[in-house]
Amino acid sequence: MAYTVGQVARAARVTVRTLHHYDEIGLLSPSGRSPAGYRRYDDADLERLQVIRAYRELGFPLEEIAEILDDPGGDRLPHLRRQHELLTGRIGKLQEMVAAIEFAMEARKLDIQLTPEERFEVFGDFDPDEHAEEAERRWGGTEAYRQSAERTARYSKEDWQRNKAENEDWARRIGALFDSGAPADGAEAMALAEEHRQLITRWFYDCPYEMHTCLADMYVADPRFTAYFEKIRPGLAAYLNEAIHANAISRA
Amino acid sequence: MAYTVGQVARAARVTVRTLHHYDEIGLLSPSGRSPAGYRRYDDADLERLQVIRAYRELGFPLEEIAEILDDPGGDRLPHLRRQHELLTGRIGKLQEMVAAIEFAMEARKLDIQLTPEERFEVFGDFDPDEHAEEAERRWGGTEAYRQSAERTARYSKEDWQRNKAENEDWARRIGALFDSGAPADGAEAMALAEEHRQLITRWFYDCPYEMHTCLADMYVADPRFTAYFEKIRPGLAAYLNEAIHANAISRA
DNA sequence: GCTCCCGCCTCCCGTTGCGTGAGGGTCAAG
DNA sequence: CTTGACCCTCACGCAACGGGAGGCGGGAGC
Repeated sequence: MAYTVGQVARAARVTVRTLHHYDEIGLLSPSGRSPAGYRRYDDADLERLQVIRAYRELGFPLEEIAEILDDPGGDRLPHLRRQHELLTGRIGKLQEMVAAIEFAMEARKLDIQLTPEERFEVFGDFDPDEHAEEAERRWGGTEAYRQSAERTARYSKEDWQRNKAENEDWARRIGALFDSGAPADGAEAMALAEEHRQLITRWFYDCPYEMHTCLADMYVADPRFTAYFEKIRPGLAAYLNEAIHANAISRA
Repeated sequence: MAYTVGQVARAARVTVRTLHHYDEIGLLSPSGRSPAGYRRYDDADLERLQVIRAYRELGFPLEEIAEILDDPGGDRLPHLRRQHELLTGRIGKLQEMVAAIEFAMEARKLDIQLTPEERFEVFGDFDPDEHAEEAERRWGGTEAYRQSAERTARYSKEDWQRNKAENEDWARRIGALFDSGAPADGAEAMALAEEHRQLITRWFYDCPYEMHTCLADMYVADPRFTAYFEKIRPGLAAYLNEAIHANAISRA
């Protein structure tokens, strides 16, 4: 089974030039040549190329791939295993970026100003464990997000302004209630919690009670959200959290 | 709020050189300079950089990013939405690669020779819909795989040889049974099906009956696996499939 | 006021992983 | 025996920075 460059290139979905290049740098030299000097690749070459492409796809530099390939005693299994690990790692990272983007959109909803460092924390090297969990907790999926995106896509500038106005009105009223000393698990606070839930449902996505309590916990757990509510009234984040939980329990 | 290159570089986790480069090509020119010629970035610059980095992380060339950024009427939301889409797309693609690698390992287990095109179909542009489903069906998760990987990692060359020998012995016997004309839902065929299941459990991963039937379906649905069994005896793939199902039902 | 060191500036060359010809041989088909 | 699709070897080009040289700026400690 011998193949020409063109055949190999088509099969592996690379250009002929790429194969020439791999030959030049000695990463993948065909096992032989035809009398006329044509490169002839055999099955072993193909297998090697497959591994090379996989590592490349994962972003490895060619030199490093050469080391990996030429170093050990040749079995393919370790490569597959390693690639599997790298891939799942990558997927995890991308999922965190998704979570971060969803967070950014959520923040935009509340009109939070992100600090310079916060803007970029998405793309840095964070503690993987910590963030993996967080991404899970944050939404546990992306259904709500999709709905929100779909709906807000059609919003006009006026819609946004009305939304903001409603939001500010609600903020004013819960601020006043907070000042009045009314208990967080009282009827009035619960009514405002419910109103908050309906605001979200009307403007963004269906927000059942469990999701609402989940959001409430995020408001106290995540300093960025906390700051938003604390700016309205110091202590309001916890107050709202309690009101939302009380409201959710009473409706259950 | 004005920042120096160094501050911006640290926040965005890029090098100063990168910022210089973006300035050179006009992708991100700081909004001003200090009297001494120092670059001064403001918040709007930071925001722009954030979007740039996000697109870069997604593999866009700088020129294209410049077009995207300078083209429309400036809102950030469309970018977030677009990035979200791209990310989920990427994740899907990576998950397919994971599935393909798991397939390759499975194939190795059976000692299947992949054809040249098959080797590379992982990395091409396949029909997304078709494959997304397939990845779902294939394992519906990766738990079994992890177990398998963990176990096989410690196998020696002799282990592999013994495994192969057991497998060939089993293949010989089911081939003989097939020749004898014994029914696929008969006791003997079911016994061999059960033996197959235990072989997998012993060598690779726990294989309960539902998973076994799932594998059986894969053996007839996926031409690559089918070919493996058809090479033992034409018609054996379907025969084994039936035997496995019969065995699973009888044990339920 | 002076010094010291860090951070900033502007060239400018180097690297990776190919893309893209130019100029010319090869091979199977008609 | 020509035509078109493939193949070969140079050889230059390009994106996206990396990294260093050589030289100013600036604030903090003496």
